[in-house]
Amino acid sequence: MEQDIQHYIAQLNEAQRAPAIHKDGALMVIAGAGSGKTRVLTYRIAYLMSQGVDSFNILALTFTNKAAREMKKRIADIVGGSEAKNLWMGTFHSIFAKILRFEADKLGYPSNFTIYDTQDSERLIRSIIKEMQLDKDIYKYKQVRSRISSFKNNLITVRAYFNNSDLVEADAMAKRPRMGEIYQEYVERCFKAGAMDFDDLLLRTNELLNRFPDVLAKYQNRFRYILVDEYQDTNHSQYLIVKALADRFQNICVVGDDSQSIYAFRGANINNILNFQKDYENVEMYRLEQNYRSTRNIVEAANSVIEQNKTRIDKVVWTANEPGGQIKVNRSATDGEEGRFVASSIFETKMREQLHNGDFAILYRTNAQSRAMEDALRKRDIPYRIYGGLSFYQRKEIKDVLAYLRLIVNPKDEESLKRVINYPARGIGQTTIDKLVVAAKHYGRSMFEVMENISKIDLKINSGTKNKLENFTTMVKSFQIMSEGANAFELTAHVTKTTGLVQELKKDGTPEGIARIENIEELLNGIKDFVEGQEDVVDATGALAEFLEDVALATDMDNDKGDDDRVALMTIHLAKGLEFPYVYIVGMEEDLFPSGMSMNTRSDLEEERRLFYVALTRAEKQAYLTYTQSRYRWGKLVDAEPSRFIEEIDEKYLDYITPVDSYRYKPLIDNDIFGEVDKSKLRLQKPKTGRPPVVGSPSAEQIRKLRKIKPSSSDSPPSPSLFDGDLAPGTKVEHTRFGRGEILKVDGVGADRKAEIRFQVGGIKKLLLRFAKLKVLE
DNA sequence: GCGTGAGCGTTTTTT
DNA sequence: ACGCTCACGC
Repeated sequence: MEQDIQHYIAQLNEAQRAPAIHKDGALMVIAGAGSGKTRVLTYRIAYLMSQGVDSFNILALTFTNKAAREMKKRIADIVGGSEAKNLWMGTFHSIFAKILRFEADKLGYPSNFTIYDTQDSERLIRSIIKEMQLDKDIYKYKQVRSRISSFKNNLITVRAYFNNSDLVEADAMAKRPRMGEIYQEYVERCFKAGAMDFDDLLLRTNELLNRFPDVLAKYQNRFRYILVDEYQDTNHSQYLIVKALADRFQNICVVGDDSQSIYAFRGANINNILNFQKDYENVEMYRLEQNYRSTRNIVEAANSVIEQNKTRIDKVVWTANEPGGQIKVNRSATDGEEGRFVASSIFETKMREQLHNGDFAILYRTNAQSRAMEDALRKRDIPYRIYGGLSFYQRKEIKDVLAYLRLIVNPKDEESLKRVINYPARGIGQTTIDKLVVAAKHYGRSMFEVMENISKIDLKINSGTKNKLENFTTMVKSFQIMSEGANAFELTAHVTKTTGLVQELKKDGTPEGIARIENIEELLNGIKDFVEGQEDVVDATGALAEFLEDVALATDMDNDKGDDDRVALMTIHLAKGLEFPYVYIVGMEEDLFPSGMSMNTRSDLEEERRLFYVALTRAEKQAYLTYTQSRYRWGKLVDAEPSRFIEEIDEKYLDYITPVDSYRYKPLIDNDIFGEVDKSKLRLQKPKTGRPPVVGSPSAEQIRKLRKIKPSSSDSPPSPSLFDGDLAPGTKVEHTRFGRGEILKVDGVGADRKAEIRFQVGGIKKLLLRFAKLKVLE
């Protein structure tokens, strides 16, 4: 092995080699974009092992599980599979979730605790706000959740919160004097439900290490060598965990790039990397400044951008690569046209250069921007994959199944219980649930425990409902009994059948319903794979618990099999650490990128700039920047201005190209159903008397289809005959679009001239009509 | 007390 | 489009 490792180490350049073979002590590697930091980390771990360090004693914290998996595989190739097996490698969240499960009893948690995702937390907070009878417009649940999250990430416990008059006052000033109470109630409810949210996985680890010196000593001894990737994006809570664990041996290696710190909004503290030298003794600093990834043009353009930030560690990223082409800048009239430009450009480049779809990536600031890109790619028959957005495991039907499984593993899980107690509908309404919640609080027990004893306590629930509750409790208990014998796959299949979940979806019969059934089938396959992949055969509860943990902590990247050839669409945040030959950065507009929310303080803007730096440096060969003159935002067409970031790039690196599609007008409706439509083509139909008005739509066939879905009370079919006058003077036509849908609102003179039509790409999905008939004439 | 349908807000980034 | 809330009818 010694021989082998020397062979690998020889592949590194001098700057990379030094940190890779630095054995003991604290070291920090400031690694510029594309400078090969993953190789350094990989070879460093392999090197440590070759020097006799037991893999059991190495802890490597990565940014995604996928990165951990790939690195582990690479190390296994170098040092041999069995050696690498004991390596602790993964995200902060997944590594410490495992440790917390093992030590849970010390903190009063069950080892099968549930992990609440953001949505679970939001639901719980929403119900707490409701229970406390607070004004939901003042106590916005999303804001409350993010505030609680930031408390936790900064190790501000409930007690610490109440002791900190600055925080209490700040909330009082913001007209939210009861924030502390909400926080307290939230923490208690999570605890009673045997649940941890994402932030708890870090906060409770800190609690564990602080309160139990023996536990701390155990893990300090175990993790003699600690490596942290993407250190610039660690938050205070993570920082303290690392510091505690590394305290004894001080064999800590952090790798990062302050220029790529882009997670301040979730508590990442750039000072962790800026102050590293003060935190440990005799820190050895290494810089990786040679970029192997990108052309000289891209590297230098990116440098010219990042240089405008004041808060940064000085470094000069350079490359020996060829200059390459200039960055192409394209202007489009609308987001629809922007999509078409990108799709054609990808298509042409792919043909001309004989490339694969996987050589291209489209990066954007916000998930909502993916839609226009998708539409254009689909029309060009270019296969693509969207990363992030709503992931598979966040789909409603999947979360419903998972909620049943979570309840089997941990019946105290309140959010799961509330989710499925009446889905599919079984006559247990909100009022009953409220009573159960109150009772649970009163007895200091979980909701499920209250339900188990429903016959013994008087909750003023009528006997019919009591019966329904008992039936539900019995059903869940039968699942639990089954879980002790059966395997997880059989159990899940049984659950989806017995609960009537699948039947419920079959009943509705729409294409969406069928797609949902298919998703559930895919989930079943996933569980089957998981069970078969498990080496030690355990009971279903154990297997399920592990599966649920994987699911809760999986990132969208982790599910990428990477086996098919598709254009990648993702936010810039998700693109961190990735690289593509051709990169399109779309939506380069003021208020979008930089985001309007991030233009208040200089540090906000600097973070946006780092984000742009990350985006640019993803490109190996060619980068494109595109912007529009107007774009649909919040459903409305609004004017847009080019982003300041374009101007910040030295002009010599830019090539302003003519838009492929020149535009002639600003379309009122930028969709593909009717082509261009403008107000003058909209005509009102004369209202008929005595009958509820209906829509005269583009075709009678579509109306018929509609009526099949939802028959109207009138049995005479809608008349397709139309009134031949223009819209009445003063009529307002308002067009909005959301997701894949279109909404056209016509607001005429008086109450009988109002109409709302909803369109969906590919046809009319739903027509809502108030007081008039309306037709769109070709 | 529960189920249903119209009405409303929604979009910054994520483990 | 989607999910949540409120009002109404059984």
